[in-house]
Amino acid sequence: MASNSLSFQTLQRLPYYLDYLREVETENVSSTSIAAEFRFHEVQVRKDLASVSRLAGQPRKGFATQALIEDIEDILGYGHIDEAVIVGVGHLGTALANYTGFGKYGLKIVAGFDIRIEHADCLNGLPLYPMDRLDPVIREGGIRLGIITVDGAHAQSICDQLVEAGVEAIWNFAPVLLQVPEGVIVQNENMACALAVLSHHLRK
Amino acid sequence: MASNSLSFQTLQRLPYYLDYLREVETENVSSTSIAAEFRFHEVQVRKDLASVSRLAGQPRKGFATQALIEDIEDILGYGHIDEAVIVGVGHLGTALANYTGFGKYGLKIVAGFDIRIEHADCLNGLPLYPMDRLDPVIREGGIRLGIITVDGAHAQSICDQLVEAGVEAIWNFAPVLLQVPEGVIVQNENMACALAVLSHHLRK
DNA sequence: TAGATTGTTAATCGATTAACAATC
DNA sequence: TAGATTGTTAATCGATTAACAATC
Repeated sequence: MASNSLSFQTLQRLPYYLDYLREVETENVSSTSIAAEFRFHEVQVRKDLASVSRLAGQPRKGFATQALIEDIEDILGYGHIDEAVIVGVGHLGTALANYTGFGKYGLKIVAGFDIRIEHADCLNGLPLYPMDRLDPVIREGGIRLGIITVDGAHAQSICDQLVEAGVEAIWNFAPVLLQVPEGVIVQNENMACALAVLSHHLRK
Repeated sequence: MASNSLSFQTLQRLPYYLDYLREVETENVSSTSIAAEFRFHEVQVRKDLASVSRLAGQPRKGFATQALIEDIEDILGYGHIDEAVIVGVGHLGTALANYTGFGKYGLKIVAGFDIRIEHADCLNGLPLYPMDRLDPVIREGGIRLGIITVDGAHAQSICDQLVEAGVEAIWNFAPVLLQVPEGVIVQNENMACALAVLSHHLRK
């Protein structure tokens, strides 16, 4: 019934549901079967689906698979391309820039920046620019998503420049917590945080 | 006062606290100042510190900086090296294997595996092996942490092999939810989940 | 002493789970 | 009809925040 606000948690489960729905060959699919697949609680799945599906589920039948796929794709913005810039073209930045799989998530990296770049260049088809081109490239392209793969010491300054140029969402791989103004969202991908959980488990 | 069970959330904030504490030059540090630095709620910081610090904080002074650093390093297992293997040496796997920064988190990647490797080889000092060496290398080395960077279709099977060989913690970069037995922990690093949150924000 | 800071107990909040009625 | 499945309302749970007493 497609409410207008989705919980953070629900959003992160949607890509898993989508993968499963695409594999399923049947016309309908039940929340029960999805829950069984992922070992989720079936009410949790039902609530998730209720909040994204435009069509209500039908007793005894479940949800129309194809309609559900389209509803989730819509919410996740697949099919509609979001253009992004990446700042910091070291090991990780290069790996991300070279990764060809983002297309299916509706993400296209259109430019890379790095303090070590002095003249416009190209890396496997990705245009690379020196830092002073950051603002005009973002403004002129109407880019709304920035990926930060510089080291921690420079991340906040890069973040400020991205926001100043008009970026509204930041995917941050630097190990710092960025301060951003209201309306800008940051998704942190901090290896140290992930490792904290794993290491602590091993230490017990 | 160092309780024995830390919340998942608290654990993930510890690396940030640690960075800040290492920068601070004063003998003592207050939860108030840490909260201000990260714009956290000060009671949250105080509770986090209470659950990791062996020494109680002192009114008007705060916590002993050095003691707190050591307590957090202990809990995160820095200083004690965890050896890990990485399975899947494509773009991402190579980037992780080449990343030199894990040492400071107490992580050392000691071997790489890939179905495309037919004979023992070496990549920037990292020994690479064919898949049939996975079990003996893990068993003989007593390796407890496995990193999965293969594609989604193979991840569960690799996961099963890692667990069978004795791995107790898995860092999963494949876009699937792995099923593991009790006692084994999985930390998911799913690009699609992260992007779900960012894309949805842009779509509003 | 006054005031900064700690630690604790209770209230709030968001997400998950339980219980159950509605429907095809 | 019986039973699988949906959707909703209430209870639980974990984490955060508020309120406040204790201490140097």
